[in-house]
Amino acid sequence: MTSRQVRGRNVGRPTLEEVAARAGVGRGTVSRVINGSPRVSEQTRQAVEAAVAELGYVPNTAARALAANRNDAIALVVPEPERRFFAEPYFSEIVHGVGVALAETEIQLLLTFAGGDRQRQRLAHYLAAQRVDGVLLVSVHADDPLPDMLASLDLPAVISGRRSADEPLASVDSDNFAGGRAAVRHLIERGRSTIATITGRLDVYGAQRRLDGYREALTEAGRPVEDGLTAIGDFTEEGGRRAMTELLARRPDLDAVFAGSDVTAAGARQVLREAGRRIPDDVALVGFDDSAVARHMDPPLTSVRQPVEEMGQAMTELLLAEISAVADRRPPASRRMDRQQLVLPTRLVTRQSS
Amino acid sequence: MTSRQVRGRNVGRPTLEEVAARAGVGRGTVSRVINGSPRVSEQTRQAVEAAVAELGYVPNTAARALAANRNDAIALVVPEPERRFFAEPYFSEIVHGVGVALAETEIQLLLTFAGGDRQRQRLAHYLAAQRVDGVLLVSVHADDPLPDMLASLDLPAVISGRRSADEPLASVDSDNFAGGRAAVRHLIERGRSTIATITGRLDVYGAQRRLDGYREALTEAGRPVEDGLTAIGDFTEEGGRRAMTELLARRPDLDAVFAGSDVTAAGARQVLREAGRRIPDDVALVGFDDSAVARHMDPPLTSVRQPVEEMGQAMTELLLAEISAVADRRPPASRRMDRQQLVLPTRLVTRQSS
DNA sequence: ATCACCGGTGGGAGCGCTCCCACCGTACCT
DNA sequence: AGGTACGGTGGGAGCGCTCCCACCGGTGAT
Repeated sequence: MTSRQVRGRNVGRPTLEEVAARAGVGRGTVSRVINGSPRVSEQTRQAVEAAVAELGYVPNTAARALAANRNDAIALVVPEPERRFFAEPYFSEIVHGVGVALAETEIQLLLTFAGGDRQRQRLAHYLAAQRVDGVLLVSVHADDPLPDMLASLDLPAVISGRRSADEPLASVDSDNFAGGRAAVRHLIERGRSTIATITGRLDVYGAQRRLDGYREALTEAGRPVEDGLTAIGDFTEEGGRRAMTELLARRPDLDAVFAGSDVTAAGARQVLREAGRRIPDDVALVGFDDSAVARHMDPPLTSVRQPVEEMGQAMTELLLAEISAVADRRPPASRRMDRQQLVLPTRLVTRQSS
Repeated sequence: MTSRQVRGRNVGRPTLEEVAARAGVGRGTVSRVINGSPRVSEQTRQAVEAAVAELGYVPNTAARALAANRNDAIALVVPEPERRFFAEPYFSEIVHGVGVALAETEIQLLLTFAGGDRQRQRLAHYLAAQRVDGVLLVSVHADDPLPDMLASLDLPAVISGRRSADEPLASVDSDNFAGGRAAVRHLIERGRSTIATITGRLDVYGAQRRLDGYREALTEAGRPVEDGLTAIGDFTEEGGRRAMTELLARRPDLDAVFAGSDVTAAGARQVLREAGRRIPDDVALVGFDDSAVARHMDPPLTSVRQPVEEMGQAMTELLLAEISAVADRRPPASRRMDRQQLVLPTRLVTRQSS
C-alpha cells in the first residue's frame, strides 16, 4: 500500500475558534449557532452569523466527522462496472429521485462504483472507514457479500430491488410480479397465441418475479407454460440479441415476446428485424422499464413502467429515517424491527409495438 | 440550516492505539506500517500487520483527514442536471477513464452533480470543507464561477475541455479544431457542395473550435462560409431537431450536415427523415464523439472520434500530479507554472451516413 | 429573604490520527 | 577508548470540531 502523502496544513481557512473570537463569544456558542441549536439568544446568534459571514467560515467536516461521527453524506453504491451503469436509464432516474429527496437537506450524495474486485475492496475500506452516514444499494445480485458487510458494520442501508422474498435490509422495489403479469395479460388480450419471454439473470429477484408474473398470466388464462418459450438474458442489449436468436431457433412460430427490460427488447427487436419479422404485425413486443429507449424505438415500445424516480426518492427517505434512528441511539434490535419493505406499483404503457 | 444530529460513538472499531498495544509497539510505529514507511524493520512490520489483520483494523479517515489534511478521495464534478449526464455517453467514458487511472491507487472517486443552484451551493460547501484532495471538472461553461472558486480554495483541479484559449487551470481536451476540419474535408471529398453545420452552444470553447474547423476546411478548399448554413444547437437531441428544422427552412438545397455531436446528429436525422431526405443519398451526415449512438444509428453515422476514455485517464493523471505537488509543499506560483494543457488527437471514423 | 429553576453561555476533554522530536542501541570510524 | 552516524522506535502535541458539565444571572415560588 504505497500511499501518497498529502500534507500541508489547512492554511488560511478560519476555524471555529477564530469565529468565536471575532464574535466575542465562546467556541460552544458558535458551534450551537452553526448546528441550529435553539438554545442561543437571538442577539448572540446574529453576532455569530455576522462573524461567520465576514470570515467566510465553513466548518471542517473532517473534524466534525471525527468528533461527532457524522458525515452529512450518503453513498449510492453501484456494484456494476461503470459502463453498465450508464447504459441503463434505470440508474439515471434513481439518481434523480435521490437528488429530489436530498434537496431539502444538507446531505451530499456520493456515487461510487464497485464493479471490479479492486474497486470493491477499495469501497469496503471506504465504508468501513466511516466516511458516509448510510448507503443506498442498487442492482445487487443475490450472492453479493456487500449487504452482509454493511450489516456487520451496522451502517444504515437501503437496497433497491429485494434480493429475495425475505430481505433483511430495508428495501424499495417495484411490483415486478404484477408488471410481468400485466404485460402478458395484455398480449393475450391482443390475441397472441405463442408468447415467449426473455428474462434477466434469475439470481436477480426482480427478474425472477417478472418471470413469475409471465407464468401466472399464462396459467390464469388456462394456457400451458412451455420451457421452450423462456430464454435467459441478462438485461443487456447483447443478451437480448442472444436470447432472441435462441428463441427464434427453438420456436419460429412465436408471435409475441415479453422482454425483461427495454434494453433487452431493443436487442430482441434487432434480431427480429434481421429475421424479417415485422413488429407488431408478425411479432408483438413488450418491454419493461418504460425508459427513453422504449419511446424512441421504432416502432415505439409497449412497456411496463416502474416508478423508478419515486423509488430513488423512497429509498432515500427510508435511509434518512434509519440514519436518524442510529443518531437517536435506538438499539440495533429495535431498528431492525421496523425496517420497511416498500413495493411501488407498476403500470403498463401501451404503444405501437403490441 | 436544520441539520440532523448523527451521534453515537465509534463503537467496536479498533483504533491505532489498540493495534499498537496488541503488536507490542508504539502508535507511531503502527502508523508507519499503515502508511508504508520504509523506516520500519521487517520483523516489526510483520508483527503489526498480524495485529491489524486479527483486529480487522481500518484507519478512520476522518481522523486521518483532520491530522494530515489528506482525503484519499477526488471528486468528479458535473455542473449539469443528472439527466444530461446520463443522456450523454461522453460522461460514461470519462468516468471509465478515471477509473482506469485510479485503479492502482487507494483513491476513491466521488461523483457529484451541481445542476441546480441548491446543489451548487451544497457542493461549494462540500469542497470548501476539504473533503477531497482534488477535483475533476467536466463540461464547464465559460461563465461558470466554479473554477474560480476552486482556484481561490487552492484546491487542485483539472478541467476537461478548456473554456478558452488561455485556460488558467490544467486541462485535457481533444483537438476539436482538427476534428471539425477533418469532418468537413471528408464531406468535400465526397463531392458535397452545400455543407451545413449544427454547433453546440458557442460559449463552450470546444463547440466554437469545431465550428472554426468547419470554416477552415471550407476556406482552404476555396469555398465561401455562408452564415445561413450555420445553426446554433446545444449538443442535445432536441437542439439538433430544432437546428435542423431551421437549416432546412433556410437552405432546402443543402446536401451535407456536420453535426457538433452524435446526439445532435440523431436529432437532425429525425427531422431529415421526416422531411423525406434520404441519408446519405440526399444529405450526408457526420457527427462528433463516435459514441454508441453513432454506431447504432440507421444508417450508421460517420463521426469524429474523441479519445474520451483516454481523456478521463489523462485528467486523472494530471490531477494526481498536482495533488502531489501540493503535498510536497511546492509554492502555488511554481505549481501554476507547470499546469499542463493537454490536447489529444481526434480521428474521423467513416460509416454509411456519408 | 431564601431557594430552586432555567435559559444562556464558556471552555475542558476527547474523537483517532499524523508529525516530529527525542531517544535508543549498534556499527563503524578515528 | 571515545566519538559520530544512523536505522529504528516511542510518545507528546495538535488537527478542528462536538459534547457536556459547570456556571452565570434573572425569575418566580416559598
